Amino acid sequence: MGFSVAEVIVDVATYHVDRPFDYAVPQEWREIIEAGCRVKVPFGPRNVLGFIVGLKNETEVPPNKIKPIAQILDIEPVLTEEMLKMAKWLKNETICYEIDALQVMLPSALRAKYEKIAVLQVELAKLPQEVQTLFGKRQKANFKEFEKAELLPVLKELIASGCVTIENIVKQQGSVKEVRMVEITSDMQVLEKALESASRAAKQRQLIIWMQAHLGEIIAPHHLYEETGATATVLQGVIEKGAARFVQEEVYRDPFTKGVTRTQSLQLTQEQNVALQAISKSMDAADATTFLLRGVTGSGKTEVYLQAIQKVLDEGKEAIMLVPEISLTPQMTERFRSRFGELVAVMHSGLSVGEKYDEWRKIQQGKVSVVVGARSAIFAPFTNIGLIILDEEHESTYKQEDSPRYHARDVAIWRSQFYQCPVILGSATPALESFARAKKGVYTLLSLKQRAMNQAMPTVYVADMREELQNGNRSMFSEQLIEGIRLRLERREQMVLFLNRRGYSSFVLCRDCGTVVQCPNCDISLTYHRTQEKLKCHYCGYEEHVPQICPQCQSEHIRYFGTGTQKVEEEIYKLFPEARVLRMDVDTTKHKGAHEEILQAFGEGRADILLGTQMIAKGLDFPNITLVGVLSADTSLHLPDYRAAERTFQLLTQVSGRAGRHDKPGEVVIQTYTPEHYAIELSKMQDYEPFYEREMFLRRRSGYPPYYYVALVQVSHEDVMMAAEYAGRAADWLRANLSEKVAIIGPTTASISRLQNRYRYQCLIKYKIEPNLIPVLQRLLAMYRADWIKQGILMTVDLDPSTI
DNA sequence: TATGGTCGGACC
DNA sequence: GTCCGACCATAT
Repeated sequence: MGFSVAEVIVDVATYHVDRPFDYAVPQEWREIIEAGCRVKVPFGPRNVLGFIVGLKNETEVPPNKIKPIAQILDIEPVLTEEMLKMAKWLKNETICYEIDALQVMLPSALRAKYEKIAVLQVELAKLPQEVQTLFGKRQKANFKEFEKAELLPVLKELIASGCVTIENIVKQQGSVKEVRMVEITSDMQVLEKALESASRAAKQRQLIIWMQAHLGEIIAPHHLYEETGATATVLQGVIEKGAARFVQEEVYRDPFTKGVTRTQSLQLTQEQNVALQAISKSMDAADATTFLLRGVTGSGKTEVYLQAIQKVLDEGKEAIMLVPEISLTPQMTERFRSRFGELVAVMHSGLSVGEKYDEWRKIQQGKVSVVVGARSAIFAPFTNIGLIILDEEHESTYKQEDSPRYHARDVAIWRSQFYQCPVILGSATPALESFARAKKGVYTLLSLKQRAMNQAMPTVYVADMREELQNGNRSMFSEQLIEGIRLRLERREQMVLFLNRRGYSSFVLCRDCGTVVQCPNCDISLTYHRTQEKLKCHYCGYEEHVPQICPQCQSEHIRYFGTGTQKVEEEIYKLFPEARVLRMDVDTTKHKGAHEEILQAFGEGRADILLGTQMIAKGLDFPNITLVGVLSADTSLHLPDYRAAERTFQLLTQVSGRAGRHDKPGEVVIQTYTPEHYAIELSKMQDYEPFYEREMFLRRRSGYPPYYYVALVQVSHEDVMMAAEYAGRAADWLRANLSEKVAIIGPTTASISRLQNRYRYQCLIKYKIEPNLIPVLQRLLAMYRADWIKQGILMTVDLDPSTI
């Protein structure tokens, strides 16, 4: 039996090749090849990576056109049948190429890497001197070396004259880490013989005698030396006598730096128990229910997750636990590791390519049953999933911002239907869409209204910064916050100061003419980085030195402004020289493990104040925090996005929840210039539902989700007129091709109107039921690819965008 | 008529 | 994405 033809999706992300291509399976592979294996195939003039998505024995392709697979890269498939199905669904759901959908499910180590190699065809001596030096004694040299040495024109000539050819190599990045181990023979007779022949070698005899007590064991060499006092030479001698041999053993790189102490399940509260029972029941009935677990901060959602997962494990199934960005919450992983020990794999952006690959293999090989990870962990290669959890389900990090533009929540629900298992969406402040679905009965609502230890919710004060200014307080701290800090320092309690970074990082401003130094490529002011005395663009990476005089009016009165975390830190030290501050932002968390270090230091009480940006809003749980300060609640409120109020409310509630989680009561100070805004007023009450009602009313009135769905079409071009022109064409075309019930807003300039030297326009599509939407958008994209792209237009379509 | 540059389609 | 070959323009 076996199959003679394979359907392969090739690693070329283009519209024209976004379909399977048929390849002949070489005779010797017909029995072993499977769908989901990676292969190397000739495609046009070169080799590319591909994925087998189907196998068959017949093909429409004429025999003279069909080519054989060049190499099979996996004996065992890396993609399951489920994943192949899921890729097709993703392709349609998010309008992406199938190859992108397939690749996103794999760790980057298994994606292809290509290398261009220049191969020498003639005698080296005939070539120019600089090329001779470059090749040295080798026959091959990397294309990049020529690039570096600025020899590309020379290389081109050499290729033309046939002196050098170019080869494209498909490289596999995935490397299994192996160590050399010593395997002791399990044959006693061999050892006896070795002992005899080593009659004159005392050290060897000693080692062999030890080995007789350890038949068949595999041991690390260094371990063996320690144990027996033998040296490498002695071991070598023994190995030559056949008593042992070296073997290569696969090891996993261990991303965990330290061990953990195991913990037991905690006693559940009445509410937690009700929630757990509902989830258990759904698991037993094998129905794919989506639960929305709404629990106030500190209500013990995590314990419900842990016990639900325990049940999954007891039944021999697997669980996926998603968190917004796990490297930011080492406390969360600790908790999972201490409950489930070695059964947990961790997946997040802080791991190296190799570490991610190892964690992935642990999952694939069934070595673990739980994965805790960020967005992409939703594709964990389990095959018997019993439960999927999204913690803080409202977080926008669950939506991928580039192709495939998927939302982890949607993938979770798709997989839950595949495995007939429940999904838990957990949050103190659910996304409006989720809560609305729960109210409609699409999701099942579970509520935790009490904090687990029965602590009171923190008291929230709103400080009106306009008033502060009128009263002559020109600092960035309100009287109330200063007083709060003073009190905590006195009592030796800890606090968290939260700075909403967006649009609030330092910039350089000329005090004479008001010029703010901007990025030459983007419509964004440059951010001041003190440590390097540089100005940087956070969007395109451009950087320059801080100017001494204003580029506009040559004035010398140019200085940095705004409230970066560094600035806040300085101010704190001015007011409280004795305070110990830990700063947590992009600058201080660059190196690996920095988050953990900072949080550990804070947890051990080595600082009074933890000062940081968004990243400290989540998951932080220390008993001694009794004050949380939000330095400016306004920044996220005034973004041009229909979710601005929702985001602000969620953020404020989330941050407030960090205070008083244990026996000491907590206090929160929110500083704002618009205290009357409903998102701020209602976050003071710490109650989700009034906010929900208010926001829903507004969404309904303005026709936004959850009442309408939205899709976003973005058009960009180097020339502002071209961008506007084609955005207009797109809008007109959509109006002509979509039904009249669909509202098309725009084109308008995008919120960042210029990025990386391209002007950006966008159209927003608002619709309720529009069965033709995807085909119409696909036709628009086809039109763009056929024609507009040549004009230098770039266009993207995002269904259900997370920001607009 | 030779050479160079751009454009569109095929790639199994 | 990359390459090849068709096509047209320009130099010789």
